[in-house]
Amino acid sequence: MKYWLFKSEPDEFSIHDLKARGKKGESWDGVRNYQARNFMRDDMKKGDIALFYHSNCDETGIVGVGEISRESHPDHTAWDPKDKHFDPKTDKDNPRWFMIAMTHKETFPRTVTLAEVKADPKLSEMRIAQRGNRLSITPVTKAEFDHICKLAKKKV
DNA sequence: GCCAACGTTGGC
DNA sequence: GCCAACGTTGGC
Repeated sequence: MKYWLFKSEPDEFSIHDLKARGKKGESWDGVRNYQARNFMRDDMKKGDIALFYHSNCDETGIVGVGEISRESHPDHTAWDPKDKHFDPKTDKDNPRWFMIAMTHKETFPRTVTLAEVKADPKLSEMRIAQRGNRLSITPVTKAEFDHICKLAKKKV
């Protein structure tokens, strides 16, 4: 089992929205970055764990945990001319973009902020702690995952 | 709202 | 294949 971190802008889709989806979960469509796609298509398995990160908001940081509930399959929004993420260069015989689905597992009692992640030697290797990183899906180690869960439950 | 960093595009 | 220009991300 692997661990991942997914960024999402809470104005678009938050951990609370994920929880509201219940067992149906949410399709992670619209990813149009090759590195992020490769992680989903090649490395992600059902049952993998996802840290949920809120970006572009008042309190940026890790807010909870999800689980990969469906392995990668073609992202149909790439073929929909009306969709925001339409890609005219991909065709149905040779899908270019893929998505997974995730379900909600847990909302942390508090946010583990980006500032904390950057300041913690155990977490400072994480991609999100590095300057200029824009990748929306990144791998996380078990040690990092465990440490973040511990921090999330610690009173500050 | 600003702007640094990054990925992608396209001219050559 | 190089690289400048452009668009986007995302912290601050």
